Amino acid sequence: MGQIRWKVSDFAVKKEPGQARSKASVQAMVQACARILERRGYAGLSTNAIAEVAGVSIGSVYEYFPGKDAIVARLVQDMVAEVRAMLEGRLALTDSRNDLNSAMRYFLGAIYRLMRKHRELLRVLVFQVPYLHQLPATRQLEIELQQVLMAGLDYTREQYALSAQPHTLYLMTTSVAGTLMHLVLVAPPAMEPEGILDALAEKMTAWLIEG
Amino acid sequence: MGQIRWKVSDFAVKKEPGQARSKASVQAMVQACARILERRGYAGLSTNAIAEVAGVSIGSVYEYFPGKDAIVARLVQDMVAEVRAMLEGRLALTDSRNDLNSAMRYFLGAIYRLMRKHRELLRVLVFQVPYLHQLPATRQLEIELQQVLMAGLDYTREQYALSAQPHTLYLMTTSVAGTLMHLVLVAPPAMEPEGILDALAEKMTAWLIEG
DNA sequence: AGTATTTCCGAGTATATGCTCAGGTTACAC
DNA sequence: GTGTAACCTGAGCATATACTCGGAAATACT
Repeated sequence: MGQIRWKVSDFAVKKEPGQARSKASVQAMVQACARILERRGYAGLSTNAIAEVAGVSIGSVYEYFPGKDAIVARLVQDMVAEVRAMLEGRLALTDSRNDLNSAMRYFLGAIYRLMRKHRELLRVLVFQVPYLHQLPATRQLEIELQQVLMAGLDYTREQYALSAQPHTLYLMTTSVAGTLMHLVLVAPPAMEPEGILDALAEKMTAWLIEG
Repeated sequence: MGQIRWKVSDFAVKKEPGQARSKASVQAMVQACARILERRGYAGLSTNAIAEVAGVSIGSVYEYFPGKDAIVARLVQDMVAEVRAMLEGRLALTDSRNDLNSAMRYFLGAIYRLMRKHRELLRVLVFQVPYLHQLPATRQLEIELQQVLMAGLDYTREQYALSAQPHTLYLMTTSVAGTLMHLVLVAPPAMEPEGILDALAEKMTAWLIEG
């Protein structure tokens, strides 16, 4: 019988590394985890494989993690941190007061490129990792993305007569997420993504302004 | 090492049942597969578990399927058939010439209710089964949904001055899929789906008519 | 009824993966 | 240098799952 539900302790770290070499070991394990997920999928991920790819012994793996799921959780945490850093960097040098549509297109492009960069890893995480939605890092990311969008709205509300209906914000996030997911993970490469992103930004902007 | 890629033969049937009792056995296995996926997830699915829940012996399982993935493939095939049947039934008694928005809302509601009915099973299939997108039944469903939408458009094109941009059809399918997926599989139960579906239908109709 | 065919059974084997533990190695403080 | 703590090692045991195979039981055919 396989596992049914997951406890918080499954995703915790066993011991925090102190010395430099042990930090390197932990980092190597996380990177090995990412490589294995990309190349062999979640079914191909095992603690033994992680140890082998990371170049450490199996004993060291269990020194710092209670199991493979904790390593995956750590990997997701690092990826979320990358997204957060990118988002904050972009926010700093964007003035959406000038042109709402351009700002929207700008962020769609940035998120799209980041997703493309981790294409295969993202595919495995989304479509194969059973507990992805229950990971603290994942839930935190969703909250922060909403906050960024809300903040952007408040920022521009002075300039535009924003009259979005109550459900518009929800429709926007799910539509954008659904389109980006399909574009990055499902759609054939034949389709030209830039044009689609143009059209998406345009329609989202229209929803905001016209309600 | 886990499995990396899947061959077509992994999803094929080994032997077609002839007698009535063997048909019942195969059916029991597929239903057992669905129940285990709902209750224990993909990680909890094993051939031994399927045999036990179905009330047949492990030998019988391998008499008709090369492995558990073939049973999952068969299950997906049956579910796609259910969607197809529902869709055709609705299409027969809908006259979208009268009111495009009502027709849109009608179909959104129908698809939403069908997804809700198989909520947990759908969640496991989408977020845990690694090869779902490569299943013939899945690919076929995507094609047919596009065809239904296109047919509906042709049907109503005479009445309305449809001027959808080239990318609108793509944005529509991904937006609708993304919103329904989130609504059914992720959104908290507190959320009122009917109002969201109203808003979604309205916006999709507007995209069609106004481009 | 007798025979052939289909269907079913389940103990048993092979293999993969999780995880431990006793002991070796490296880094650091004094 | 010496002692202590941190870090690392990997053979090996426990467990779970995939899958086989010889034969029994049910069904169909004539």
